[in-house]
Amino acid sequence: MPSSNVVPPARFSAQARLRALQSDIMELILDRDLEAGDALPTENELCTALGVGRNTLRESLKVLQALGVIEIRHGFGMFVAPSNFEALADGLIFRARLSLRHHGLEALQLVDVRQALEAGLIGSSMDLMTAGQLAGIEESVVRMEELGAAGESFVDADSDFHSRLFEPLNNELLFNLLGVFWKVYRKIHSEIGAGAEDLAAVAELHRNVYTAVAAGDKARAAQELTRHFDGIRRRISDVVAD
Amino acid sequence: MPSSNVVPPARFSAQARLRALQSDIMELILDRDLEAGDALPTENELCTALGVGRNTLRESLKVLQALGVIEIRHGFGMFVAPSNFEALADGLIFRARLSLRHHGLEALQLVDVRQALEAGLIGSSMDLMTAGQLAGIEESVVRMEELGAAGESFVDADSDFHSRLFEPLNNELLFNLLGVFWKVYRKIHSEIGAGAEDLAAVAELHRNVYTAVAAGDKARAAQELTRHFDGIRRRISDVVAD
DNA sequence: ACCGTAGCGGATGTCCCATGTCCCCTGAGC
DNA sequence: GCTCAGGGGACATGGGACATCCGCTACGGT
Repeated sequence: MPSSNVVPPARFSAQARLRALQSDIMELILDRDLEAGDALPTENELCTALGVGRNTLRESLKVLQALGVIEIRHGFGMFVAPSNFEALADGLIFRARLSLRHHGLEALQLVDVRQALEAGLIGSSMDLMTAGQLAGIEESVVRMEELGAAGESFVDADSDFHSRLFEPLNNELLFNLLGVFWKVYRKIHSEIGAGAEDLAAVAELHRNVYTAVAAGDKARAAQELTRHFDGIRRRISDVVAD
Repeated sequence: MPSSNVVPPARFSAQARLRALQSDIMELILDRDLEAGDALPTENELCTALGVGRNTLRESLKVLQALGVIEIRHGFGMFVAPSNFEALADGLIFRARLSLRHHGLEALQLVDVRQALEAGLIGSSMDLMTAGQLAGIEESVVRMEELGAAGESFVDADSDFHSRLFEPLNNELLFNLLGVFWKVYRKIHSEIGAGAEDLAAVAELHRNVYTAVAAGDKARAAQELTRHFDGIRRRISDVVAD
């Protein structure tokens, strides 16, 4: 064990040291050829292996957990984690809420990015879409229309609709990213109060998207999606204006 | 210390408690109307305010730092941070490298997402672009061509080119995201060894994008960008095939 | 009077130790 | 053969001690 003698390799900024420690841990995972699901060494082993104290190590470990790199199971051990963007969502939610209290900039930028992603990818997704997946999308639309007619909110159906739209791409990273945006949107949506929105109109916007997709008209699908986001953007602007 | 009786609010999973603590801290920031740059209470104050030990608190604090929510300055204090996606980049780099060792799936998905973002937003960016910004883009292309002709790698110029392409949108979130993707790409690019790439061909692809942008032809700009990404995708596939 | 610097106070960084809590695994009992 | 209580290992939490760093201030030289 390379006990770093007396001096921890020169004092860089503490921040740099922490980042270096995280990198070391990740490097160690890569070196040992661990795959998702494999167990990491115990905390104590890592302490001695990396030459740092347990608390210092744990701080890095928690960061890696938040980043979705590792999974920590109390009382059992630590493992290489499957993709997980939960914490990223929390960070973005925080930023969006913070911005809503001031100028609402970040919240609007978030919508821009989500719009670019959805409008930009709908074409490729349509290329790969099966009849079954198309039917699933319509089902979501129907559910939104039914709930809307009953005066009930349909956040879940809305969420389903958007996931199904991009299911054919089979791109987990994209799913995670869109999931994050959705989560953020849902949170700020509940924060800004959604009372004033017209459920039937929202359902109709989604119906329009579905129609374009079913017809195989990529340009119109992208355009309808864009319009859908214009509505969201307007609502955020209204709230910030207060 | 207001020891909350004997038992902390029922024992949920430790994970949930940590997340709750993070939320509490963020809630506290929002409640006190702190803006980016404002100072947070000291660690000890937070310990008593939230009723947890310093170690536990610090673990949450480090996570928030990694998420770019707060900035910690050794010996001075903690502050609400401006947007910062550094750590996210590290997490993604790790995932991409991990995937390259197996099937390369995540790396390819990353390229897909980046492609959707760039191709999807180029149109809007062109709407807002000024003559000066357009000139800046051409300058990047020229630099790439010069360096390429001299046989030198031009990662920086390439990076400049892409940032300038979307500068008109003035969307910090997008910048951060693209910055993350770029950083990941750069890392895996250096990992997979870039020796075999044809510098002149890459420069030409960028020149084509510029020409389309300068001509105001949105469809062709998006198409040229897509082709540019096809090249990247192919190179990753080649590496994984080994 | 001005300016540079050494020292001070406070805050974070690192570490150790003790104890609580949880989980998987094993083996005894049915 | 199956079930469940117990053991052991591993993580969670909290407290304390000491090191390190930063910005500010007050001292002393010019």
